[in-house]
Formats: sequence, C-alpha cells, structure tokens
Amino acid sequence: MSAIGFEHHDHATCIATTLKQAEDDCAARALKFTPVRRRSLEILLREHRAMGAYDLLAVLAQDGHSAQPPVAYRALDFLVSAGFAHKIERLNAYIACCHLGADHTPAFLICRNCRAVGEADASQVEIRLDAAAQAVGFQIERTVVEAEGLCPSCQDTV
Amino acid sequence: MSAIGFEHHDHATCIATTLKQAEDDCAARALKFTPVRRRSLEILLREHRAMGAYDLLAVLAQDGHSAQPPVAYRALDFLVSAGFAHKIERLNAYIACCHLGADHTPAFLICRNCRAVGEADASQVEIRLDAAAQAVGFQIERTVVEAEGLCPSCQDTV
DNA sequence: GACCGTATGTTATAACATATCAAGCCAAAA
DNA sequence: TTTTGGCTTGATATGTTATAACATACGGTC
Repeated sequence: MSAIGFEHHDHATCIATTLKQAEDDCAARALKFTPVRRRSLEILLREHRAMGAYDLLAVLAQDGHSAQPPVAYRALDFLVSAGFAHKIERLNAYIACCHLGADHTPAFLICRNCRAVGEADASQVEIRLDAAAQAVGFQIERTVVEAEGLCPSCQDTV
Repeated sequence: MSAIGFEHHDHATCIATTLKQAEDDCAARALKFTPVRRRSLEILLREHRAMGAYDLLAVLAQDGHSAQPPVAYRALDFLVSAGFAHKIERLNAYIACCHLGADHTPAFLICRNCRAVGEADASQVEIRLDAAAQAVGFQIERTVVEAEGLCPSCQDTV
C-alpha cells in the first residue's frame, strides 16, 4: 500500500500488530507504555484519521480516565516522541504512525475537503533541504512535509 | 542571500521595495491594498520574524486601528492569499514573504531555540511528492515544508 | 522506611482562530 | 442620480488548541 488513509485494509490486524510492535519497542528502549499511552495509541489507530487532542480526550473520558487537557497532550507527546504518532501541523491534529519502526521523515497528504490524511510512501518522497540549510549554517533536526489538496473521493464532489 | 533571517541585509530598502512591489502587484491584479493591509505587511516586514496574529494585533492597536482579532486575521488572510506573507504552521505564526513575485513553494528553517525563521533559497530546495501522490490519486494543491533545528547563533548557546 | 525520578491528577489560563451581524464604502448598473 | 451589490471594516461573542503551575501517586533503589 502506498498511502494509508485513502485505501482499504485489514484494520483489526493493523491495530493489533502496531500495538504489539509499540509494546515491544517500548520494552526494548525502556520506555513506559502505560495504560493511558497505550489506550491513546489504540484510539488513534482505531480512528485512523487525524484527531485533535480534545477529540482524543473525549474518548479517554468515556473510559473513565481523567479528562483534563494535559492528560491528552502528555500522551500525545509521548507517542510522538517515541515515533508512534505524528502531529499534523496543518490541522493541529495527531495521527498514528503507520510505518512504525521505519525511521522516516514522513510526508502527509491532507484533503482540504474531508480532512482525511494519508502518509505518503517514504520511498517515493524526496526532500532535499541540506544544501539550503548548509548555505546559511542552519542545522536541521526534523522536517515537516505536508501537502494539501484533494483526495480521490473529494475530487469529483467539490 | 540564501536565506533571510539569519543574515544581515539592508532592511530599510528591503521594506520599501517590497511594499512598493506589493502595491504594484495589487494594482495589476485589482486587489485592494487597503490601509490595514498595507500597514500589516509593513509591520511584518519591519519585524522580519514570525509574528503571531495577536502580536500583529498589538502593533495595529498602537496605530489606533481596531484591535479585535478578526482585524488581524483578515489582514493576514489577505496577505497570505495574495502571496505577500506565509503562515508558519509549526509556530501558528506569520512572516512576510521575502521573494515576493517569485512563484515558489517556500521552505522554512525554524530555530527551535530562538524561533527565528529563514526562508530557504528555493533554487536549493527540492521536494518531490508527485509520484507518491499520483500513486494514490491525490491531487496536490499546496505543499508546506518546514524544517526545525538550530540556527547558527543558537548552535553554540544550547 | 527514606529517597528519587517519572508519570499522573487538577485547576487555571494563555494563545490561536472563527462565527455572526451590523455598518460603511465604492463602483457599476439601472 | 439613485440604486444595487460586493467587498471591507467594526464589534461582540465564542470556539478551539495548548501550556503553566502545583500537588499527588507510583515504582525502583539504597
């Protein structure tokens, strides 16, 4: 699959495998995959779309977790820094990573109509900023690439 | 100059020329370069860094303009859609375009320490997403590229 | 048990953004 | 000239996203 978000796939398996991977990964790196964190990742995986922190919070609240904003933001920060989720800056929203384990600079395709988000196949994405950065002595640590446009299903309807 | 923001330049001239260019451009395209809009661009140019909408608003207020949020957001929307300014998604902030007139997909270098922002030289930036987008039938309209890291002056201090 | 570091709970507030409706301006049509 | 219609502005209120600040709980180690 080239991008998730615009195509169908076996969702239940996808959730289970990714959770397992995250669990193993945390064990290996001595990170604490606590209940809130695990549950947050599960929710992101289940929704399989970009969710606002407050969307996540609402679902967590239904589980009986504390429903204050920092709870969601902390969980999201953990997931992002562990590489299990990404923040979509354009939407101020978060999405589970679907290439977990692969060390990648993700590139997202964001539909401006339905807000669906796909993670572009890293092998087909090329980003070259080194020369420009080097020219001014800037030291790049992380790069955000987000393309906005229309997803297949919205191209006809708009 | 390869990137503005990390290097010195003749600022007064830079402001004057850009304002003039914007003015001409508006005349040519039948856009209304009203006082608030002009003043907003001038402020962004003068500051020469990413400003939040409320930062802009505070300066506008000193001029005696109405100081309600919509005033700033409207002006910023105009400037962005006219191509005179860019939004830095990572910072939820806005910056004057320094390559006005050139049709470009800007790429920004954002210092995570001092929040200085440089616009990378377009000629040295290469972004290829077409293949990935085409593979899933996504139609790209606009691409956001923002690199986060350390600017020259912050590399020693942090 | 005492200590320490990390994670969580809780309250409050900062920061960013938009909806809505009324009023003004200007230019083109009648 | 008056009218009409579109765009710009003014003003109020509200919605949305994010963090500061402080207190408490939990788990491991000495």
